[in-house]
Order: sequence, then structure tokens, then C-alpha cells
Amino acid sequence: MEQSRVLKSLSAMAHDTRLEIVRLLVPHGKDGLAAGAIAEAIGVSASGLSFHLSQLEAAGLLTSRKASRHVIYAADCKALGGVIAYLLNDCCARDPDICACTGQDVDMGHQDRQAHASQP
Amino acid sequence: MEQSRVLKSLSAMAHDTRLEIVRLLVPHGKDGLAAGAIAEAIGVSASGLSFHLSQLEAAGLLTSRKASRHVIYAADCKALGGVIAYLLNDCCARDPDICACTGQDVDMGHQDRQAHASQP
DNA sequence: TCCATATTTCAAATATCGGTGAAATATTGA
DNA sequence: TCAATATTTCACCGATATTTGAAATATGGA
Repeated sequence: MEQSRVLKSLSAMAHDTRLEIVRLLVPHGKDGLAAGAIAEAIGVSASGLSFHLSQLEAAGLLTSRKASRHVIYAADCKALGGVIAYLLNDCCARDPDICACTGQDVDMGHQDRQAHASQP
Repeated sequence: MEQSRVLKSLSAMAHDTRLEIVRLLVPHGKDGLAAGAIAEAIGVSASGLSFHLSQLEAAGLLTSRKASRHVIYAADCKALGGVIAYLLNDCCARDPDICACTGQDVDMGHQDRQAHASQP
């Protein structure tokens, strides 16, 4: 993912309400949730929510579709994964200290780094 | 890591110059770089850089120490890892589609999900 | 068609951010 | 102490972002 798109995504996620929206939508997967259901769950006004949803959608983190009189929003898992991948791989150069903090298995089988763990 | 700190970190990283600073500093590890060296590498004015460095430090993403008349800044790998870990684990609930995009080995040994890869 | 529901759009007010350059601070060495 | 270097602080200004509430749009059902 290009850095300019990562920046848009980070800006979009760097807001209380918007990060909550993402957290709410991820577990709902592709089914997503209607705008009204999101507004009720998060506790924001309809117009305020609409503003934040459009920011997230513009950043490519959400998709939307119409269903009857509702608009259903869903998290775009590829985009979210792309942002995380950028932070891990491009921004942080897959630094072992950083990878270690993510709780992911760090793939070190094919390289001979000297282990310099940062947590003593 | 608490969400409020993650939000500060995301806000800090959601800026062109500041993301560049992080990218520059990570490979330098704990040795870090002097503010002047960063300014030259990134191409920003001293006062502008100072502003951005203080934002990153306030978010906890950088550490600073004085060395003679220089101030050395270094990336805080634990903090960076913490942000990524939050996105992966708390925000995205370790969603397999999202993990798959990160290029990390996804730990699926102890669960029986049907593999539904999102890249066709 | 008319009404209720669901969502978006708009404009105005406010708040926050970022860039600039001058001045202030701190450190080193002559 | 004086001058040079390295960095931060400050005040100002314009650009962006966010909130709010009213109005506009679209849809489905009576």
C-alpha cells in the first residue's frame, strides 16, 4: 500500500468515534451494520456519524451498500490489513523488537540476526 | 495499550513528516539520531522538526536524550509494537482476513476455521 | 399520494493543526 | 567571556477538522 493511502487511513483512524466505528464493524465482517445501528451503538447523532463514516469510506477503510432504505457499512479487511502490514513491514522494517510486541509469530527462520531482545 | 494512548499515537503518525521521522529512526534503533541529522535527512526546518518531534515524543513513540549539545531521538519499539498490536488484536480482533494481509504467520494451530482467504 | 423512517448535505461556529521566522536557551570551545 | 552551534519556544496566521442543527433526499408502506 502506498504511503499516501496509509496516511489517509491513519488520519481516519486517529479519532475516537471513528476508531470505535472500526472496532464495531470488524466483528460484523462483510454483513456490516446499517448507519442507524452504528449511530445507536456508538451514541452519536445521525449527521455526525455520516461525517465520520464518509471519512472512513474515503480512506478506503469501509465499504457501503444500500439495502432497502438503509445504508450498510462494513469494514474493508484488506485495507485494514494493508495499513497494519505497512506499519509492520515498511515503516518498522519488520524490526524484531516491534514484531515481538505484536504477539504474532515472528518469522526468523531464514535469517541470522543476533537476537537483541529489548525486554530484559 | 489503552485506546487513548493508541489514539495519540495514530494522530502522531498520521502526518507525512512524522511518519517519515519514524521510518528514519526505526532502523537506527536505540542509537537514534540527533535532531539536526533528522532535519537534514527529512528536509525540514529546525523549528518545524522540533514541533513534530515533540508530538511524537508526547505520544510516547520516541525517546530523547541529551548528548553534548545534541538531542538524540530514538524510536520506542515497544510503543510502536504496542500500537500495531492494538490494531491487530484489539481493534481488528485478530480477524484472519486482516492478519493474512500483514504477511505475518497467522497462528491458526489451535482453532478450526475454514480458510477463507481474501486474496483470490 | 402521504407519512414515517433512514441517511446525507449544508452552512455556520468553533477548535485544532501546521508552517514560518525571530528570539530564547543551552552547550562547547577559543 | 565571547562566538558559534544545536535545539526549543513563541506568536502569528491561514488551512483543516469537527460539531451542531436544520433542511434536503430517498425509500417503503398505509
